[in-house]
Amino acid sequence: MSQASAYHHGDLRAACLRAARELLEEDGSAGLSLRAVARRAGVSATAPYRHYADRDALVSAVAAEGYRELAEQLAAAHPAPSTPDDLAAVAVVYVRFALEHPALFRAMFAEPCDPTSEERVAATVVITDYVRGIVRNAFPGADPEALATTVWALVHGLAFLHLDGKLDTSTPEVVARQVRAAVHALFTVAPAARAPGTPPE
Amino acid sequence: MSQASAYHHGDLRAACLRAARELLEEDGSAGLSLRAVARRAGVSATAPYRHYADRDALVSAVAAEGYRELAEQLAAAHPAPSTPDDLAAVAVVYVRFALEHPALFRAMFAEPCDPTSEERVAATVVITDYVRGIVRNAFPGADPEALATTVWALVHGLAFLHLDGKLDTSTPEVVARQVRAAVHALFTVAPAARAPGTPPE
DNA sequence: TGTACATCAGTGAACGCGCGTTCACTGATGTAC
DNA sequence: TGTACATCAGTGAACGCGCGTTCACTGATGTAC
Repeated sequence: MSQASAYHHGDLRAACLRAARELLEEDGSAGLSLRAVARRAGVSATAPYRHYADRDALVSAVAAEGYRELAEQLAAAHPAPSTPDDLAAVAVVYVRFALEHPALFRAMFAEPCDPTSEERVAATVVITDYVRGIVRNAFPGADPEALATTVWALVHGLAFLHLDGKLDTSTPEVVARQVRAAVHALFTVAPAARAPGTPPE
Repeated sequence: MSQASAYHHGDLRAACLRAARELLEEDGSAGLSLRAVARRAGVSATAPYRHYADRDALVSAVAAEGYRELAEQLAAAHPAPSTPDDLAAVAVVYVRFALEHPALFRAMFAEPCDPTSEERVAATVVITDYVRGIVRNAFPGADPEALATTVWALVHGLAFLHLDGKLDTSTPEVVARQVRAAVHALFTVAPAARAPGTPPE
């Protein structure tokens, strides 16, 4: 910020990121345009090109920031969840994040966008590692890889179904209850085809 | 088709739907524009307005068609799945559908679009009923509502994580194996906090 | 069976829009001497 | 400490684009008599 002036912005790179976030928060269905970001940052339409190669680069940067925030919030919810209740609490945070930042969440996941962006990939890894860690901690016996996928998919699916209006989202409490119920159902499944207590094959 | 002529198309409504589907299949990241659909149908840019109120109406019609197709394919995979294997097979079909028709699948779910479209809602209900039916059939004891949500979310999450490149999609076999593993994991969960064989609370 | 006319389903020009990106430019800053 | 100059980070005009939608229109069809 030290070298800020009427002409030179000082830290336009960060300002673009901030502007982009604001736009995403304001218009949940936004398509995030570079020009809109520049406008919001109070700068000419072409200025961002000094800091981002193109539109995709900006979107990827925003998405990466989103991953980092999500990872933080999950970790804050519970450092090392081990019981079904713990896991349900983390799931609630995940889904709440999606509902509170719908456009960001879509940018992070649903955007059909360059998947090779280093920053994006690195940020995704943080999430997967976190989930794997939880699973390893909570289910020492299970195959952590497979179960981590299951858990992530379940929670991710809950997030999207809520986000896309396929499940009731009238209040945060309703959502939380639904998520908790779904996660708990994961632990109380007793299929007709398998007698309770049969050890996993 | 009987009244087809150089001027009158005959069944432009259906032709638009077909054109839209083709465009979605060709460009997985498409944003489905009305003009492109008209172009593809070989008709002026404004002709579709005789059959669809606006762009959203067309997108909703396409999405509804997608729901119907998905429901058909699921039912075809297994009319009344009851074992974990059955359920896994249905899940594989769901995820495969998403990967084979990515743009359509996004239009069906990820499009931040008018959720009040009657056609859309009606088509969604078909899916939820199907899942509920499966669950009721496969797990007579469980709360069908909660467990249906769990199952749908799990499968839906698997679909999106594959679609968005967060899981390995190199071959259909790899995907199928991953999906089967995840579904089976659902049935072999033995949390540290609950001794195996303890009846569900 | 023939004609007048309403209705239906198209056309094509035009509107205003916002977009991503390029280009030559210029004002501000920092550095070497 | 002062000056020349390279470099950096902006500007603003311009490009070509495709979009959704409106409008007045016209060609084809179907119906009433």
